[in-house]
Amino acid sequence: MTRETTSARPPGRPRAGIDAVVFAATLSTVHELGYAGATMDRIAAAAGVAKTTLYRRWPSKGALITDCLVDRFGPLPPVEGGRAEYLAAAIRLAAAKIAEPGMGAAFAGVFVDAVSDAALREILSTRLQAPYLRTLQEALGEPEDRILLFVDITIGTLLHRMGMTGAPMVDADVAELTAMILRHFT
Amino acid sequence: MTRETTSARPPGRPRAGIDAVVFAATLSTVHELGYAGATMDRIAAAAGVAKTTLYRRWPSKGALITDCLVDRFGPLPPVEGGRAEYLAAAIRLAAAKIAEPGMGAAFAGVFVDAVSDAALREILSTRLQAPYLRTLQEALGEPEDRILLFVDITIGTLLHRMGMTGAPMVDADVAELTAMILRHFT
DNA sequence: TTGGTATCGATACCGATCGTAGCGCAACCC
DNA sequence: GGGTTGCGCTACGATCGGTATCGATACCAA
Repeated sequence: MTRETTSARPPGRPRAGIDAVVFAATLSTVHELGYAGATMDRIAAAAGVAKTTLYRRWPSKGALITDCLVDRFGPLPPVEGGRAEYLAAAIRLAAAKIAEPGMGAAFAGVFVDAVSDAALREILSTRLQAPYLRTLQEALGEPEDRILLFVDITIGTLLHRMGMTGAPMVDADVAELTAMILRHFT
Repeated sequence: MTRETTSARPPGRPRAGIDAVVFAATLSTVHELGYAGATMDRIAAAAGVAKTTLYRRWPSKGALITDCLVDRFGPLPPVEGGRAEYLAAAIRLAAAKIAEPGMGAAFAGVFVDAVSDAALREILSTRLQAPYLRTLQEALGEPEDRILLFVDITIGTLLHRMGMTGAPMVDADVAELTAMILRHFT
């Protein structure tokens, strides 16, 4: 992430490797002040970076948050065991990531902004949703609409709990949610 | 709604009965321009009302949207048949209401605003969530945490679909969601 | 009719926020 | 050194939520 590829280095001053510190500052700011309270000025200050630098790399606040989510979610782990184990692992991973400080609020916020912002919806779709949908579809071998329903139920439930209570879902409820989904999708 | 109670009318010029037209203007504006695009100025213009009149009646944009949702959702229908029928009816009602123009975007928007706004969270909780939770708990006779999980799954899934695709969930998927929930909660 | 009260519409305004423009400087390559 | 590009900084435009103010209006009571 912080190193350029092996191809010829482009001319001019190279970009500083600030992605990691910016992502960390973004999540901690969202965690402390909520999605709306995490302004670009505050995120820049927390990262020790000029606001113009942020806008030089990300076209909008939503795009920054989305990249932050992509970086933090990381790739889905490889398939191990059967379909049931894979589904359970995916739900557990989603619950754990959304429970991390700032992740739930950031996810929900960018998600709602996308409802009324076509450009952001495009970014969110191509950078976050599409890769996971493709991976899930290949791993499970199910038609796309079934995968979409699975994602709606899993992510939707976890985010709704996060928004309602302000706290992530407890393990017992995650287990119950997992049991219900497994019984339906296997 | 437009008539005062039988008690003595308070002094001064009586309020005009504008709730219905304001609610309709709010939903149609949200439907056309999204939650963020539905500014108070535009809502007021669409309703043919001054912006100051809106703020004289609702303390904030979130409060207006919340009252709009409460008005549109209406009360849960009375219990008929067994628990399974009641659950299915509740899911069907939620899906139908969220599918109405502007309702999904309005719901999701106020929901996320509430995450970082304690005053709005209080309004949302007392005016929208609490009444439905109480009704469901009385009708189903289940502990509160189980009701909360049911609401998370139902509303969360429906809103997530709305946010992802911009369109409400199709009937086939609502039926599948209902089947899954019924198998787990009965 | 007169006075009191509260609402309405209109306008202007404040503060916060997203996002942009321009500038001087720094870092890299040739 | 020259060329190119990123960085920090300041300032700015535009928009929006929310407030203040003012004259006009609708109702009640005396």
